[in-house]
Amino acid sequence: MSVGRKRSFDKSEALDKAMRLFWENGYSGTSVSDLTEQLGINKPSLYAAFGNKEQLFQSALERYMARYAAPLLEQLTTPDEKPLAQRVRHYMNNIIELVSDTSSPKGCLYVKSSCEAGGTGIPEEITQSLQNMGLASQQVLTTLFEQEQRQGRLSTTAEPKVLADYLMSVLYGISVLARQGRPKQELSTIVEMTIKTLSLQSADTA
Amino acid sequence: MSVGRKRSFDKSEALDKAMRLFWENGYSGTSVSDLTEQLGINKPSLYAAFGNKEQLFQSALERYMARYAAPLLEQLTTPDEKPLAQRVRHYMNNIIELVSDTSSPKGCLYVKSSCEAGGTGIPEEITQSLQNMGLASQQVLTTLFEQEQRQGRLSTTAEPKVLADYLMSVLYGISVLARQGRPKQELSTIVEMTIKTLSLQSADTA
DNA sequence: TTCAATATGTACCGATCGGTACAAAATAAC
DNA sequence: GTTATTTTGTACCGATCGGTACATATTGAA
Repeated sequence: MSVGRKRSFDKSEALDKAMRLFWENGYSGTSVSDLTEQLGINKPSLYAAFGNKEQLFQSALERYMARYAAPLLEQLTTPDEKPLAQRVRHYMNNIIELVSDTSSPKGCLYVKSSCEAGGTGIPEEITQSLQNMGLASQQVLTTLFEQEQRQGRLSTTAEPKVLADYLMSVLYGISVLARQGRPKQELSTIVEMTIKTLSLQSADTA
Repeated sequence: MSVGRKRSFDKSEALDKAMRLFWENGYSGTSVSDLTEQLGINKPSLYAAFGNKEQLFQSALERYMARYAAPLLEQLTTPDEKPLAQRVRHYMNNIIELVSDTSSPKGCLYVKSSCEAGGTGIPEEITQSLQNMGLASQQVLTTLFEQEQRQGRLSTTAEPKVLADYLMSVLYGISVLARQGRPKQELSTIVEMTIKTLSLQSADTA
């Protein structure tokens, strides 16, 4: 099949390292030289494998979402007999583990990139991707709350979209706090406060 | 008093413009050329007036906090007969106005900078300043809730520091959402959800 | 009016930016 | 083994980065 010299590095591992660099230093804060140095490859290899800096960032961002964000969302939305509040609590604590994991950069690459986006620092196309990712997450959460509501596990007066926005807001805030170095334990207390709000909306306590 | 040629530009106005540039494009995303161009001055004038890029950012950040963040916090902590929940609602809506004001960049410069900080993109000294600002705000909010608790306006079982962290988390999240372009109206619904949580902790509803 | 002090404009510094030309090295098909 | 194809390493591109030297212009004080 493939003709020509074989690639001397693992493309997947290289993408992981690139993701971590962007995660740590941001798009503007990460230079192509930083990338080639950390990835252990030279520029032509990087450009041949990943296009250019912008496309590499896109790939890294997509990998981040697919590897970290998506599985947690999927677990949350998988049908489960446990009470909604308990499942949301578990979801939020999973995110806390993610954003304060000591073996990866603090915070959330998506939140960090969203804050960096909007100006001239980040290409327009990346900003669009970030926007779409946010809308997709919001949609998934909204649908989840709608389903719970149909199943009578959530007060009919609750507004699923509002609940979704509220949950995302708290989670975004938590990732900012994690980036600032707040310990997991402190972030967990925020989750408990949030769950209290959610319980207010549950059918069995109404 | 002052000897020598007079400065041909308004230093305060120039600092405002610099603040807006950093607010829009971040520290790494804003070049000295961007600054001199937008401020309408040349490099030697900028360096003479503000030191260097890092010091200019520090000044811009301090101005931002003094002009926008501090007055809102001060209003919140000023003794008031109104219920705590109502005052916090007002505070949060003020912040929503700030982060989604159409005449200034979307979001919060402090949150944006906090996310950008931590890696090599932002100088260590700035990261330290951001850390201190966050701790100061947390302290002010914690003290507020402690006082309200002493005055019997907040349940004795509430933990002021947790409430402060929770409030900051929601506000940080709101500023991220605002940066993403969410309209004010959607952000306001998040405030109402938050106020519900807070009411749970109030003495008069317990 | 002279003079010290400060600000301005131009022109430049070495370093780094993102990106590429090009030749040598390695591979699979023939 | 030849050849077409792909990757690698080096060396380089013009542009921009943050920052400054230096001469000129402007000011208040003497």
